[in-house]
Amino acid sequence: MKTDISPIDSASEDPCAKPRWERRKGARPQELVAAAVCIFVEKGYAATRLEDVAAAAGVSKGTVYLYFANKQELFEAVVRENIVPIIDEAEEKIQHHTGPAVELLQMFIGGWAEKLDSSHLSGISKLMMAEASNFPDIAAFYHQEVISRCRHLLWQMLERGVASGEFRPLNIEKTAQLLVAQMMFLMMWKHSFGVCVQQPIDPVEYVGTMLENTLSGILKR
Amino acid sequence: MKTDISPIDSASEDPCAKPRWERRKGARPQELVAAAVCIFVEKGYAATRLEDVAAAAGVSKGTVYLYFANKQELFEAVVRENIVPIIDEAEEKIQHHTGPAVELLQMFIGGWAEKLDSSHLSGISKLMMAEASNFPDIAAFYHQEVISRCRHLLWQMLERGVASGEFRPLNIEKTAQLLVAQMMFLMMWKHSFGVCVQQPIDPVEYVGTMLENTLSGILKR
Amino acid sequence: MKTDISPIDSASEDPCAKPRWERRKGARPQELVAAAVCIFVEKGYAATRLEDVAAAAGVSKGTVYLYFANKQELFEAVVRENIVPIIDEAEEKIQHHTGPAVELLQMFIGGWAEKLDSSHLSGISKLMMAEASNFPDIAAFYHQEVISRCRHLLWQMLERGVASGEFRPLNIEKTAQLLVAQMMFLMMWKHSFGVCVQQPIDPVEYVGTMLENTLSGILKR
Amino acid sequence: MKTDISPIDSASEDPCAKPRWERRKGARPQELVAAAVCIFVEKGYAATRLEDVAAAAGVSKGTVYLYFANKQELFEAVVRENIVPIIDEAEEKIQHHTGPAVELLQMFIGGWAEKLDSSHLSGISKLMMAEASNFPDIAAFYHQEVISRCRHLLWQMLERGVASGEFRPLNIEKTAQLLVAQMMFLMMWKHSFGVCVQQPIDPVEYVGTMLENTLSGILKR
DNA sequence: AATGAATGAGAATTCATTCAT
DNA sequence: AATGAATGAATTCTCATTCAT
Repeated sequence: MKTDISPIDSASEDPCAKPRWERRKGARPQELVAAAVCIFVEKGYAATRLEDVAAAAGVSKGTVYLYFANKQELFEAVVRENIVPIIDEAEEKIQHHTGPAVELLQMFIGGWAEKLDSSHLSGISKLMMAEASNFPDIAAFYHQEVISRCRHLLWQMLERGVASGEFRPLNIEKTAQLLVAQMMFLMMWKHSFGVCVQQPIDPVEYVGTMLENTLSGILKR
Repeated sequence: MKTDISPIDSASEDPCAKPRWERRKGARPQELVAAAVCIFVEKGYAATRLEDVAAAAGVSKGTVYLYFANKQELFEAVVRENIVPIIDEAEEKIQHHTGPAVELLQMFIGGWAEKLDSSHLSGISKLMMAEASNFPDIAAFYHQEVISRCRHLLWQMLERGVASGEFRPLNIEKTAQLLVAQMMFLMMWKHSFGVCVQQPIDPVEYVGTMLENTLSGILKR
Repeated sequence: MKTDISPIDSASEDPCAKPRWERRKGARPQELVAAAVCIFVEKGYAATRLEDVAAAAGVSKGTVYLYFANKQELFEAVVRENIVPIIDEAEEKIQHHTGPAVELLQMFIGGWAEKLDSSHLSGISKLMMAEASNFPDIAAFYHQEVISRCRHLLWQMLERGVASGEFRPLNIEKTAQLLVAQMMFLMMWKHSFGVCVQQPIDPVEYVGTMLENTLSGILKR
Repeated sequence: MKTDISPIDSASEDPCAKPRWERRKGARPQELVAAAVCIFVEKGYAATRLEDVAAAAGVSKGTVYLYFANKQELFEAVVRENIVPIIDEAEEKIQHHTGPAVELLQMFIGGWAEKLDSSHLSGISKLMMAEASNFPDIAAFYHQEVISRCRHLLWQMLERGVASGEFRPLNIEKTAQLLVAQMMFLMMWKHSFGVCVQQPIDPVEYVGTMLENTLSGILKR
């Protein structure tokens, strides 16, 4: 499922750096998607020029339309190939996890923090929060494919902790919401004022505090 | 928001005799700013067409430029006349408040939640988070006029609580950050997915939980 | 005929300097014309904003239209009140001059050179050469009121010299044309590259050479 | 000047099948520049609308921007491709000329007169004199690429004549200036009042007189 | 499959002119 | 007489999308 050129995988430095990929016949769409991630993250949805995406992928403008009917479909491909697999993987992990829920939560959120540091994928979340209201179709798609599934994941973890007696009885919905709020804020800041003013937030540290606080509130003593 | 006065909309018997517009003089700038708030909040900065602002204010395109040199200045006026005074007022209140810090915090955040419910001003915060990186000049302006002052406000309140012994020793910076994160998320959601999908968050309830959680973490027992 | 505020008269420094005139009831049109000269000379016809003219005259935009139906009429007034009187005066002088034609020519051209130095009126000639083809109505007006009369003047002087035996038999038309060419060039340069690059031409010196050359070619030995 | 090729103008039976445009590839820039010469000469710099240039080249607005970043670059291309080569050629000729300087001067100025008659390129000189002060950047470019080189050319020819003893000792600078003045006037008149009033100057005749006069003043007897 | 030339609707901004006061 | 608020047509430049090659 995961493509071999996707910009998340592994510890390669900057997927937006110039000529990453040689031209390989069948790989075109993936190359385009990879390039699109970079530009979408950098500029946002509306401000992304397909010409820039094409240039970043080393192809011409027209080629984009060979594989994607329009901007929206390109963006949806970006989401499908970059965000959705992460969620798939997480669902998988939760399914097979047998240890304590705390561990799951820590793993889940900790892993997310690290990914935040190393990839710019969080920019897609930011983009969606920023432009959902201007592009309702895309918003609906994203909500269905990403947001509701994430919510479900988080709920599962919390429920499991309550069921196992690790957590005290909780308002699952609200607790999840507060967690999401804090995670979202980090992603948004990174791609908004974080790039303008001189006050980046260290994600690992931020998430540490966040987990600590949250757990101290929900763990049974 | 739309004024009932201009342009005069007809029904006079002689269509040649009716004035094409009415002179609104001193009122215009405010009317324009008021209209601008609506459109900026609805569309965001980049997607706002000054012509729409003009239409919303009941004037023609050119009139906007009579009062504001360009889009950016109009936006800055929006911030100055709508956001800055709220902060001024809050600073004032903090200065004169003598009771416990908890009260202050509750008042501050509670008041903000109510304002969120009743006005669309939170859309400006959302807009800035959404577009700061594409408009660094505006971001710098907003950071200076709003963000850094808000941060200062929050710090003051927390410090005061620690000093008075109400709160246990805190990492002020991180605590403030978590609070801001949760507040920001609410504002962003309201103006992004909140308008698309059927899951608005009730601000008062949300803030209730947030305060409860936070206080339970920082209050001395 | 000559108004007391016209910017040519006398050795006052800069008629474009800010507040030269007090508001005097009847003087409005002249004040406007005087201000207009400055702006027209500085920007040209098309690029002159009536708002700037109004501002330079210390009145509001609407006031201009109280006295002049539109830009064109204002410009025609500028010509009529600033250029035409100079020609009237020159015609007068020629009529009453009884000495040698050389003297007349020297006086005429020498006086013009001095005026060039001290006033910016030459800018009007430049403007007309620059924009005649875009504003044929104005061109026709100017040609009739200024150009043909100037030509006539020059012809008269040359004819008189030939008649008196001072000059050798000449092709009057061509000789006049060459003189005009050289005079025009000086005026044009002053208001085009003369203001951009660092190579102003000294008018008095330039005219000296020009006269010398021309006379050496047309004077009988 | 208008190409007979694109856009293809119809008469095919199926209106949906006809191509909206024809791909002109490498030819476009030249076509655009050629069209631009016409419009710039006709209207001047400021009054030229790029849309008109596009129409004259048989393309749409946007196409112009495919090849030229903006008006100024288009204009610079016009100068570079139309004026500069003429100067290059003249420099070349002067370099290789071995006969008398008078011959050179006659050839140079005579050739220029003929070109004036047959092309409208003189309109560019006129345009620059007309609008230099409003567009200092362009003026600087033109001064560097054209004016200073022309001056140099003229100086060389005159110096050579003095050195060879054909001309009497001259003030090179002033002599050149008077020549330029007369040449410029011809170009300006052609494109200003020349197109409005019924008094075109015959360039060949004009230049004949000019050369005659000038030479009679500078040739040794 | 790929190209990249071409399109054209659209947005910000300017300014001569009009007109309510 | 004077004001200056208001208009709206006009102009530059952009970019998603189409299509000839």
